[in-house]
Amino acid sequence: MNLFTDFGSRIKNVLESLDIVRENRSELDFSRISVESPRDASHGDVATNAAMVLAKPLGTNPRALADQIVAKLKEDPEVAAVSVAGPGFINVKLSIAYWQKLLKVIVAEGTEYGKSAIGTGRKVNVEYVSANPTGPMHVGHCRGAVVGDTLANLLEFAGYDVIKEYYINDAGSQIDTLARSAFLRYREALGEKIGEIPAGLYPGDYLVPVGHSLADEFGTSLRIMPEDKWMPLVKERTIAAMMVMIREDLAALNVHHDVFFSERTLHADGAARIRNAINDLTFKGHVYKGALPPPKGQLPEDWEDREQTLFRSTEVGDDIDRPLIKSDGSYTYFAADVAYFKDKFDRGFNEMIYVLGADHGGYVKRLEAVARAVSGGASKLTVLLCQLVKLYRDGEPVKMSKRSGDFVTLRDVVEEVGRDSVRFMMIYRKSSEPLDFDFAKVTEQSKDNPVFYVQYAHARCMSVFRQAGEAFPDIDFATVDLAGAIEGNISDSNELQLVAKLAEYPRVIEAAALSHEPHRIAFYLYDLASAFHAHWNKGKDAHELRFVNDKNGELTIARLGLVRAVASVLKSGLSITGTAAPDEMR
RNA sequence: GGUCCCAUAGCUCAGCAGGAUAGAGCGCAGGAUUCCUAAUCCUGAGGCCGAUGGUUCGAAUCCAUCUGGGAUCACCA
Repeated sequence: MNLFTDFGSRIKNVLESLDIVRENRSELDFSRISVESPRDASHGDVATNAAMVLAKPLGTNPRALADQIVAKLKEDPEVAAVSVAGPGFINVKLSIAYWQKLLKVIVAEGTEYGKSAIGTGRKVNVEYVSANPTGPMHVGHCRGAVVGDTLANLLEFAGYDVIKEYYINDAGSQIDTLARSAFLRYREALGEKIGEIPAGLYPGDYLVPVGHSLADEFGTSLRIMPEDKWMPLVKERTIAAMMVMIREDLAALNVHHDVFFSERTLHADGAARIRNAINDLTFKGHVYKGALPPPKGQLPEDWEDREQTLFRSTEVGDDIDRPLIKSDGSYTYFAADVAYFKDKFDRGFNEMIYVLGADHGGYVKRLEAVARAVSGGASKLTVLLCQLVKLYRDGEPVKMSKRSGDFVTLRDVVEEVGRDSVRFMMIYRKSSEPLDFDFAKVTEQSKDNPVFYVQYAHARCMSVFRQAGEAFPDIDFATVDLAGAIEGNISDSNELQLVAKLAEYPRVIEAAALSHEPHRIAFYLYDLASAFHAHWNKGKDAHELRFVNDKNGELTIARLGLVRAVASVLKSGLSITGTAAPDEMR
């Protein structure tokens, strides 16, 4: 049940019943009508701009039209009061009975409350993380992983059919480098002294166990093979080992993908699928042979004019045409991307979302160009760029260098800070905004740490249930009909304010899903937690507002219905963010 | 030089498909616990929403230009 869509349709019904609207119905655009909660609660519970939006096309003035709408709205038994304010806002005050009905629904729906149907029938592919399988995940991957995972959860909650996907970049030259690095560790495992790892190879210790398992499997046989013989064998094992490690890293963050898509499968059988994709583009007239103009501004030292096979992406919105086949005849990374997109398109997704780091900003236009050319506009591609995360320790920036192997791994961060804190902090900011992540602040279990604030609110809800159980040993609050007691008992304005906050949840879900902004969930949860803590504290002064009233079991049951509603929305939202809703925090 | 992101309180940031008197946390000043967990709450001070134009009943929000900060540019993956 969604308060705003409910009243949206009531208001539309009222409009349709007005003569002036019926006579001009075809010229009116109802989509610009908004139904929302007024910024200032004293204005009422629901406000609409309908009169202002429609007055002009109807050739009347907003106040006059508003008066007509108000007269009709007053007939609604669930409307307590209606007024016109300012330039023509219509403010509606809901009856207490309406709030009680809404609260009953929320209690009954539990963690199902807030689910939406806006995504019904839409298949969405969310691709995120997609780190190269050349080592453990480092902290830089964190944000994209959490944002992507949360967005996918959110879309699923909003009714979309969602696939979480990971694109394994296991085909490029960095994989050859990885295999050579592993081969060195293999020789080391056989007892050879390898000394310092040569520049250009991956120095990390995480390849040591791979060397050992290669030695266990192959003995000394690889050592006497030429590189082109051992390379595929070593590559295969090493990638597999890296992916095991990466999956463990992701699991530590509570991130789980449905599909791991290997780039190598595109290159298999003489790159059949890449050729197929290029043929498809060629057939549609997007491919030609030619040379690119040199880049504007500073000319690279080694610039050479070469003929390549190019994608005419400028015709579909890109700034420059993009190479598909290099001058030596091999395929570019981008060519594989085209084939990968085509694969997704053929799998029937209506929308593909790519969650990428800000350093891929330059890649966005060409991906969009691919989507237009391959799908002919039938499929939507959205790129969500996450700005960089700056790490701090006690206010000092943490320096990292991937080359020297001196970087903070994702696992380190999760172990030091905790999964929930990492996840929540990573979305507690718009993703288009850079993010400062300070270990000291995030570890602190109090101020500056919104996740504890929200989780504490949930734990406090559970605590109220425990307290109520002690006050009323005869009542089983886990099974009693909480919703049934609400009517007639929940009517205090402080309580109704809390219900109003709960009423926003479905709207927040829809807005966040449509705009691909998972951070809104985190901010909403913080707000809700704040409203709950505030109400809880009022019980200190005003004992009659306490949830547990040991002289009135029925009232207590009703108020526990409110607490249950708050708890289940908190739990629902926290589960979208992938964090726990603890029953107690001691 | 091109492209993308950003600019809101002293600091870090929200601002809900353009709406009414622009919000929160931190910090600062004060206060609340015999009482459901003080990991909490309440009160106060603090603003030319980077600048200039435009769109309209109405702009922090949309468009253009400018200024300032960040990212990126290549047959690399």
